[in-house]
Amino acid sequence: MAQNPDLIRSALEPIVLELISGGASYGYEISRAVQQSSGGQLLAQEGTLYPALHRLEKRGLLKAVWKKSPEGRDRKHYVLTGDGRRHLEEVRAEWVSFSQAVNKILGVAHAQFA
Amino acid sequence: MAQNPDLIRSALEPIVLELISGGASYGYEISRAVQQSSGGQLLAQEGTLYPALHRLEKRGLLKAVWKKSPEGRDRKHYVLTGDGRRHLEEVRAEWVSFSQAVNKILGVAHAQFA
DNA sequence: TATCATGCCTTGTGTCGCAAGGTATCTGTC
DNA sequence: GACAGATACCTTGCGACACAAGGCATGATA
Repeated sequence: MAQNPDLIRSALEPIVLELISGGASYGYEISRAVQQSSGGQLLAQEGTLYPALHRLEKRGLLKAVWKKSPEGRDRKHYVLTGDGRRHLEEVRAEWVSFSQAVNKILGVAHAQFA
Repeated sequence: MAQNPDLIRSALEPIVLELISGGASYGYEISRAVQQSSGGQLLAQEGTLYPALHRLEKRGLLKAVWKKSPEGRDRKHYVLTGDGRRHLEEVRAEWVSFSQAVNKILGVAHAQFA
């Protein structure tokens, strides 16, 4: 798990927006989706994830709706707004160019399509 | 330039160690090396870089020596200690695996050697 | 009945990037 | 001689945020 707090910090926003855009919709599910989609390498702590969702909602990038699960539990479902969708593309591009720049300095492989 | 503070935060340590390991040795030079080696994409502000160097020195990963430049100005030259060299390999590996995990989630190209 | 998984949340602490400021020297140029 | 610009180091104050650690409530399972 991403024990170093500085790492997740740089990518949490695009990750969360991407996962919501891809179908994950409520906090608890998103937290597990982060782990699954990263092959168990990334962990979004609850104390990190929930405030992040609230920030994104406050900025108008997410919209939340309360629904009941089939078992009757309350869930807070999130969807991307139009701004959220646009913002996802921005931060994704930002992250890609950033990580390529870092890889260049570190002498790491170039990113290429397989 | 890396206007988003959360980005540089995740990679400053490996970057600085790598540049010093690669020959850059004093603060002012390192700050320019960050820009040059990243093709102008990354910027390490002085208020970011100098405290970072002090932290690394305090942790025993860097050792500093004052020297005079050919023009007579004082420069604080840094070199990696043994611990610093080992730590560089650790954080480099950490960053590579992290960035690959993020790219996986974002559906970005796999990292491959060109 | 108790425990676990689900599902939401908050507060306190510490770290750290950045803006903005400071000091000093050397090399020009006017 | 004066002044600007590059070089070279540094610090303080502010704000943002990850994480640990806690809390609360419900449904399923044993």
